[in-house]
Amino acid sequence: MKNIWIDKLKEKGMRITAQREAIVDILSQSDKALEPIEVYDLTRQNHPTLGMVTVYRTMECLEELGLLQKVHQDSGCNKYLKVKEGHNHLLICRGCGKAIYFEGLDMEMQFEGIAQQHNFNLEDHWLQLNGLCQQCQASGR
Amino acid sequence: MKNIWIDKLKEKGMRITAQREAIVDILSQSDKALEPIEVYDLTRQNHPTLGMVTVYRTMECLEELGLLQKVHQDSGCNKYLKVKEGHNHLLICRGCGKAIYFEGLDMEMQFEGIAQQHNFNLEDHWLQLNGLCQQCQASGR
DNA sequence: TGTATTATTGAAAATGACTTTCATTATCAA
DNA sequence: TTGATAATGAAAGTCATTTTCAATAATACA
Ligand SMILES: [Mn+2]
Ligand SMILES: [Mn+2]
Ligand SMILES: [Zn+2]
Ligand SMILES: [Zn+2]
Repeated sequence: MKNIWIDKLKEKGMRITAQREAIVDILSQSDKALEPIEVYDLTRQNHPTLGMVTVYRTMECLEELGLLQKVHQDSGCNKYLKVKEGHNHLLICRGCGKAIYFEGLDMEMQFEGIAQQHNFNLEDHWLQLNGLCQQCQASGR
Repeated sequence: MKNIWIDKLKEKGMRITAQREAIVDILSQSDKALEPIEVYDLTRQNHPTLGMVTVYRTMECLEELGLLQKVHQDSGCNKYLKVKEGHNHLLICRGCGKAIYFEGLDMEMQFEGIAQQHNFNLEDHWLQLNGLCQQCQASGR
């Protein structure tokens, strides 16, 4: 996973720095949606001199490369999660941000019908299930 | 519509001021998701002395009263739309923010199944169709 | 109706997330 | 190894939103 990300950065002509590697380590392995400040804190455990600016810049790059996507929750809209191949929908924990992609619901045709009824040109859709994961239930939120 | 909102404010013991009435006028009549600055500009056409702070405070109240809800889009997550009675899903224009609530898709059971597979306690879900309304298509975005 | 109480208002200052600037440093192709 | 230049991070800047606070206005009630 990490190597794929690093390769994509190289393909785009970007240099591989220790900072970028450390940030990629965190984000490519996390199954939780993370805010920049969380990435900063986690990365600094192994790389204490890292600057917040570099986190912002690197995450922006990763999003542009299609490796990260923004995730919206009531608790905030500045969380980022690794992208999964193909079209997927999201099940996400409001407690800890743990995210699970799922597929298999076949509603795309119905969505198109609704859009047409209202003369909309449908571009995409967003389906997200919000709840509490097992651990967060156990820890009583 | 406006009167219902005003009554709800009164019920909560809030005073009815000219500013609040003007803001309620705009928001209760709009079928577009609006940002605070847009509400400010629209309201100031009839109430030029209004302050931005009052817009923020009033919109926060209206959200807490369940009259307004936040709408998330790529273009920003600070837009607010009047709530529609019952459970609804949203079709929204990325150009102008025009929003249409729809219902009739019956997927709640499937959602519950997916959550259970992953030991999640499902709390709610967001389904939003994103596209361009007829006018925005015509004006070529 | 007048008056007291107190919620509301808006200017101004504060906050905080994010961006920009820029001198220094590190990567990597040659 | 070296030179071109991309990347870094401290510091300053932006901008949306929040907080503070003195003045004002809405409501309850005498
Ligand atoms: Mn889908
Ligand atoms: Mn639903
Ligand atoms: Zn959780
Ligand atoms: Zn539109």
